[in-house]
This record gives sequence, structure tokens and C-alpha cells, in this order.
Amino acid sequence: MAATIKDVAKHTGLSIATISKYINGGNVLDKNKKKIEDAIKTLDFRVNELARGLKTNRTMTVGVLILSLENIFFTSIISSVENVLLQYGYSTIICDCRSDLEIEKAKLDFLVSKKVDGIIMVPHGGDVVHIKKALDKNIPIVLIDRMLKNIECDVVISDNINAAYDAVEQFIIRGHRRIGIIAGPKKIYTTEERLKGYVRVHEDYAIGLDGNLIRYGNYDVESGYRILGELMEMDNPPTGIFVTNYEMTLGAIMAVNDKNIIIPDEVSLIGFDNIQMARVVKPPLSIVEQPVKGIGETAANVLLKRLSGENGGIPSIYRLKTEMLIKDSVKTIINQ
Amino acid sequence: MAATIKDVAKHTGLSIATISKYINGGNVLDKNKKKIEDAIKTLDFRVNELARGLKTNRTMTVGVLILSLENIFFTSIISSVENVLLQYGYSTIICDCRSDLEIEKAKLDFLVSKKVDGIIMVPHGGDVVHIKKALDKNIPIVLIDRMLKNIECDVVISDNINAAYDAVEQFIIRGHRRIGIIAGPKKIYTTEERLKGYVRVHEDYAIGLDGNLIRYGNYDVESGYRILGELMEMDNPPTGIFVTNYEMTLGAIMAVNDKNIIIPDEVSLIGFDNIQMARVVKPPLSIVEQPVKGIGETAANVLLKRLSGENGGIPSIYRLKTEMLIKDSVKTIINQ
DNA sequence: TTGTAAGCGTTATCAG
DNA sequence: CTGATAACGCTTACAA
Repeated sequence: MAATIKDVAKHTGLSIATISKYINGGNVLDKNKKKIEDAIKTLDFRVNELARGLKTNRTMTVGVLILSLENIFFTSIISSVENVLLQYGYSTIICDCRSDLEIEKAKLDFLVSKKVDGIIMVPHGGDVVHIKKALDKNIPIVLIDRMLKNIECDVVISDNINAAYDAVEQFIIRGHRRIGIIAGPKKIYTTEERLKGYVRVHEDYAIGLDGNLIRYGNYDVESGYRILGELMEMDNPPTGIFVTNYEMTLGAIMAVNDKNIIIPDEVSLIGFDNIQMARVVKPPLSIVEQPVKGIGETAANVLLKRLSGENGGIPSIYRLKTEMLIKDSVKTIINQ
Repeated sequence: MAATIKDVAKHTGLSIATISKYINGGNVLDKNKKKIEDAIKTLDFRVNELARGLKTNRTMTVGVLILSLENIFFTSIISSVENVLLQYGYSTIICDCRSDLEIEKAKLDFLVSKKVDGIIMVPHGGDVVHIKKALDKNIPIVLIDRMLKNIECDVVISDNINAAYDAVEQFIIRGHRRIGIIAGPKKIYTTEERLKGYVRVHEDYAIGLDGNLIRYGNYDVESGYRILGELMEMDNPPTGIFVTNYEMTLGAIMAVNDKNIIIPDEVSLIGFDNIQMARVVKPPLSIVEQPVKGIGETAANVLLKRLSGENGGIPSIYRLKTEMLIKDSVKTIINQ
């Protein structure tokens, strides 16, 4: 049905080889050039990328694999990745593994079978052998958002430690001493890092840790909702609560609304990600904002470098700074 | 580098054809089966989909093209599309055209060149010749969210007319007579439909239309913000405002917050999409909820039907019902 | 059940 | 500058 080089050759009276050369930027006589262009237009010829990829072993396509398409943090990153890649002639195949390691494996396999030239992914974590396998096939991989042990590849992440440090410090300098944290699931990289910042700032200000103030959620709306309630029902509740991702922040605010808790009078709150949401709630929420555009662009550029053969050997870690947006959700406590 | 059928053949002592047959579910002697499975495992063989697609003219891949990846309405639809397709062995290539018709054309071309078996897309509108071209190449296309004139393909949309009708009716039965609408951009399908519902319910309740209450936004946060302000600064402002998509609803709420407008005392509000946002604001927002899961699943199933050759001839329109979520953002006006 | 061989649409080598 | 031809990895008659 679709026209092939053969058809163009017939139509012009030239050989297949000549057409191919023209398509790939080679030199052809001007009169032939014109003939070819005409034929391509009238036949609506388009290169068959399957055949080309089969031959050249390059598809000019990169795979992007994230945890969820319904998470605006990830989709914003993708958007800026695409933005950069497109300028260099690369297209992207986007996959969503629904935070499921098995699906992640299957999708990675899919990308490999589609012969993508490189991959940018948010790894679920817990297992890395499938990633290593892809790496072994000489497909460069750039990890974003989460770092993985036991694997050698470029990583682009937020400086989660200092993000949490800065957020909790905002509480401390306003007089808060009992600060709750709604952390992510145990063993997840970002959870550990954000917790590290929480602990470190407590140390630096010589504030003792209370294990009861540290709660592990699941990075979803439900756990944010539930844990906020739990913290507030403690005998000695925190005066400030730091929520460590967007979904849980949503949940926490819903709980605050449902329980008619006044912010910041009854409790102070700092959330994570999504500046728009911060402006939609009242009072406006203080949040930690991750550099989504920066993460996307950096990841794309790092991959492009690998793709262009600059195999600088050692993989690098790019640790991007977050920003602390101060709004009205944190109260200043006057010390007795 | 990567193992091919040839390698598996060598490793087992069998022929290429036999390996191929096994891979595709043919019958092989049990002892050979075992040999092949072993070889595949030890060589980490994976079918080269490029070669397979070149030969079979099927890639078991469908393309999904949307306006923006940063729009949770679209990404939620995609998510459910993928969910269905995956069960039938299809993978998806997701593209984002940033609401730009030219990029839409380029991405559609990309999908065609990747030899996808079918396409599900949210058309930008305004031009359809590129879509027709793809259709001419015998690639079935399912349109979602927006219907297009002059083109023959399956469409899955929300019942936008009655969505708007129901929303505005909520105002009316609570005594409102001056109801503002923040509509989308002119000439966009969904804009026209939602406006039609607005007009129709006014007719049915014999309420005169005031052109000043009808404002065209741009389906983005900025226009929602701006227009809410404009409506409220009228000499005779509306008592209720209906915002017709998610982004503009966000903007409208931000404006309400910035201007310290009390909802629903000073103005009543009904928004669009995203049930989570509705719970995050205070008071909880009444919204029109589109059946994202339903749209995705329906689109996927319709495409699957086309793909399986059930070319039932005439394209169908699937018009899915929305749901009206009543919360506390609409005030009841006691008639004098 | 298994093997041989042609062909899918390109690119790339090499001769003319 | 142009053309003939082999090869990419796979599927699929057809023959054994």
C-alpha cells in the first residue's frame, strides 16, 4: 500500500541506491534531485523506519519509563525531556509501569525490543538485574528521581537531603520543636534521603528526635490523609508537619479540611511539589518545589552525550537543587 | 551483540525456521522445545521487533497522541487505554503535541513511520488532512474528547452538552438567574458543546441570555484567573459561575483566593474535572466529572475491534455521560 | 516435525 | 554521480 523506495525508483527511472543516497543527504544531479522530490511528493513516500532501523541499528528513538502517567511530577519531567530530544531529531516512546516492578520489567523489555537508542527511567527499585541486562546490550540508561545501588549509570535527582533540611529548618527557625514528617515508603531512595535531611537538621539545631513523629506513608493520597489524622490525634501532637510528596500533600490537606483544622493556627504545614496546588488552597501552602524542567533537560542532555558516543566512562550523578516556597501555612511560635 | 534466531539455531543445532515456529507458538518436539528454551535463556534472546514488523506488517503497537502530558485529564485517559490494550498484547507509543497543530502533524507522521497498527488521539482541530492521510494508509484512528467535521472515524467523547446543562441547572434550581460561564476557546468542539448546554438550559427555564456573562477563555490557568476577575468586576456580576475545564477552574480558584472572595456567599462556583482538587479547596467544590476511565476503555475497545478486522463499516460515536458532584460551593438563593 | 529459501524495505559496499 | 547486490533478522510457503 505505502510507497517504497522501489516505487520512487521506478517512478523516476533511477536506481534504488540513488534514491536512498538522496534521502540520506548524499549528492545527486540537480535534475535527478527534482525528479526524486516530485516522485516522493506524488507517491507520498515515507521511509520505512522499521527497515531502516533493522539495517542501521539505530532508531533515533529513546524510551522513557516512569512510575505513573497520572503523576504530574513525572509527566512534567517527560515533557521537558521530549522538548530537548525533539530538537536533536529524537523521538520518545513513553511507558508507564504503574509503580509495579513486574510491569517495569516488561516495559523495559518492550523498549529494548523496539530497539530504542537509549532509555530515561524512574526506577521502581528493589531489583536491578533487568536494568543491568539492558545496559549489557549497550543501551545507555539515565536514571531520574531515584538512585540505585549496585548499578553503574548516570543519575539525575533532586537534592532531597537538603530539600528536607530546608523545609524542616523553616519550622525550626519559627520556633517549632515538635515537627512531624509524613515520609514515603521504607527502603525507597527518596524516602531515605528526605528522612536524612529531617534527621540532620534536628542534629544541627540540637533538637532530640521523637520516633513517634516519623511516619511512613505510601506516597499516595490515602496515606497522607490517614497519617495526618494520626499525627493530630497524638497526646502530644506536632506543631508542624512536613509532607514529603505531592499525593500525600493532597491527602493531608483533605484531612485538614475534613477535620476542620485551622492552618497555621492549629498546625503548620509544608508540602511537596506542584506550585499550582499551593495557590489553590487557603491559606497558600509553603512547599518544596523540585526542578522538574531542570531534571528533564539534564537527563535528556546526559543521554544525548552518551548517544553521541562521548562515553566519558564513569557515570555521573547530577544532584539538582530544590526551591523552598514560603507562604502562609507556617506559624511563628513565640517561645513562652 | 544481541542474540538472534540464528544464534539460537546454532546453539540448538536446529534450523532457523524451527526456532521461529516455536517462538510463534508452533509445535516442536518436546526435547527440542527444551533445547530451545534453554538456548533462549542462556543467550538472553529477544525477538527483534523491527525485523518482525518489517516482515509481518504488524507491530502490535498503537499510537496515542494527546494535547499535553501535563494535563491529568488526558494522562488519566491514557492510563486506562494502556490498561486495556496491554491485556491484548498491544503496547502503546505515547506522544504529546503541546496543543500545537504543527507538532501534531509531525507526531502523527512519526507514529505512522513507526508502523503503529492503530491510533487513538485527541485532535487539536482546525485541520484534518493529516489525519485523513493516516486513515488512507489503512491505519484505524479513534478520536477522543473532540469530534471533527469532515472526517470518518470512531469518536469517544463526553456528553458535553448535558454536562453543561446539568451544571447550570444546579444553579438555576437554587434560584440563580445570572450565571456566568468561563468557556473554552472559540471554535473548539468541546467549547461549542458546553456552550450549547448552557444556552439550552436557559431556554428550558425561560431565562434570558446575557452575552456579557459568556466569556471565552483559553483552557489554561491564566484565562480562568483573569476571567473570574472580569466577571466579578461587572456592574451586575453573576451570582454563579460555571468553569468549563480543569485548568481554568484552578485559575478561577486562585483568583477567588487572591481577591478574598467568599464562596459561596459572594459567588457560587462549579468547576470541571479532577475530583481530588475539588476536595482540596474549601469549601469543597461542586464539579462536573468526566468519565476518564470510561473514555479510555471505550476508545481502546473500539480500536481493538477495528484491529481485529471487524470493520463494521460505519464509524460510531460514543457519547459518555458525565457526573455532577454536588458539594458546598453553590448557594441557595431565596427568591426575594 | 523440520529445513530450505525467498522476501519484507532499507543501507552500504563496490564497481562502473 | 549512479547502479547492482549483499545483508539486516525475521516469517512463511513449500518441500523433505
